[in-house]
Amino acid sequence: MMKNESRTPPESSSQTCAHCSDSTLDTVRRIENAFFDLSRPNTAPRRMLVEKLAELAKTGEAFSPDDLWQRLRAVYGKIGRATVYRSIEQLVENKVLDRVELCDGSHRYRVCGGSHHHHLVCTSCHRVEDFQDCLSEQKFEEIGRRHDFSVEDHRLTVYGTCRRCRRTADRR
Amino acid sequence: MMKNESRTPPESSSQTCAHCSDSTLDTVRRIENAFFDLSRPNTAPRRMLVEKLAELAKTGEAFSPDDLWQRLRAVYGKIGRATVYRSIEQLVENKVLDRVELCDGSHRYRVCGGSHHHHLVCTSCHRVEDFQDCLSEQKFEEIGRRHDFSVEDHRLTVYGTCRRCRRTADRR
DNA sequence: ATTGCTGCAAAACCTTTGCAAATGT
DNA sequence: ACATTTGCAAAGGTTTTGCAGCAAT
Repeated sequence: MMKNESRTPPESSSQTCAHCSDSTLDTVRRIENAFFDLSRPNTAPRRMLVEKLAELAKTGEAFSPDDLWQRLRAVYGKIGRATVYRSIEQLVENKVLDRVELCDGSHRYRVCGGSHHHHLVCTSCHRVEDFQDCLSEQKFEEIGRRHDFSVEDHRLTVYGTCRRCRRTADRR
Repeated sequence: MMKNESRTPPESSSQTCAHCSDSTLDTVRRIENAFFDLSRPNTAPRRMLVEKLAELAKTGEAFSPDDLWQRLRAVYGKIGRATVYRSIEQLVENKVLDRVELCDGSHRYRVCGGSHHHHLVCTSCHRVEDFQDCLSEQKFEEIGRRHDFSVEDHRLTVYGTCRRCRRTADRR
């Protein structure tokens, strides 16, 4: 796939808007940039995706590819499932989306902020929250040195039950 | 599925053997116990699985369900794919196997030692090694408290390139 | 005009399930 | 005899792919 070499910052299609927080505008911007970095065309499906993902970013919801496809077609009508899969893949590569592993091994996706973070996942409702805690950079280097690996990345996921699900469970 | 209530330690089918290390015998024992805990029958497929998994444990190799199926049928002939899937599932539940997530989101399985550990995964050849480092128990509790989650489990995976793959890459 | 995204449908993939037969206790 | 596992084949669900047509630049 050809990368976009002669890049110009894309115009955000979103107007500055009293109803949108700055962080939503940032998210919109980040997604648009990610698409633009891949290639220029600002197509209808991409606009739908930007809008819907900005919404999902606001609530922090995690979704499956099919979830996203269903939501998009419910609101905007015709869009191919393959387009959704292809876009998700691209956005994961461009670090706009995180792939989150549930404890049963299945995956959800989630719009992520830019900074280093990990996931706290509810084993019951699959709610996902971010946290920052982690081992130190030096610790990872030490682990790599010990095993003669050059460390590139790491993932830390904590599984538990969120407050709401605990309450639901107690009620029984 | 009915658990085995009136349990008697199963007889290990392995003789004490000059060629097998104690740790291999332990592994055999652990797998046999896991199967026995599920139900009594000591069937041919289970024996094949015990033997092959003990072998895989020795080399620390990670495998997909299909890998394991192919290896088993190559050596022992007829065995159903479904049996392999069902056994893997049971052994994961009984903590004899770990499910390891590769960086592309696919999974491999691996015979694991009993104690707390995490995985270092080579992004190129998918070799998996164990390490012990982790955040403290208190840290996890603190994360839970902060988000009002009751923490049940966690997974830490480090991705990198192993020595052999680095050398292969350098040679080009 | 060119590039490359999109939608569709088919294919590929992986995993689970139902059931009759085989097996272990 | 009984309970359980097994193998097979079919079904199920998800993801990928090929390609003609279309949209954006």
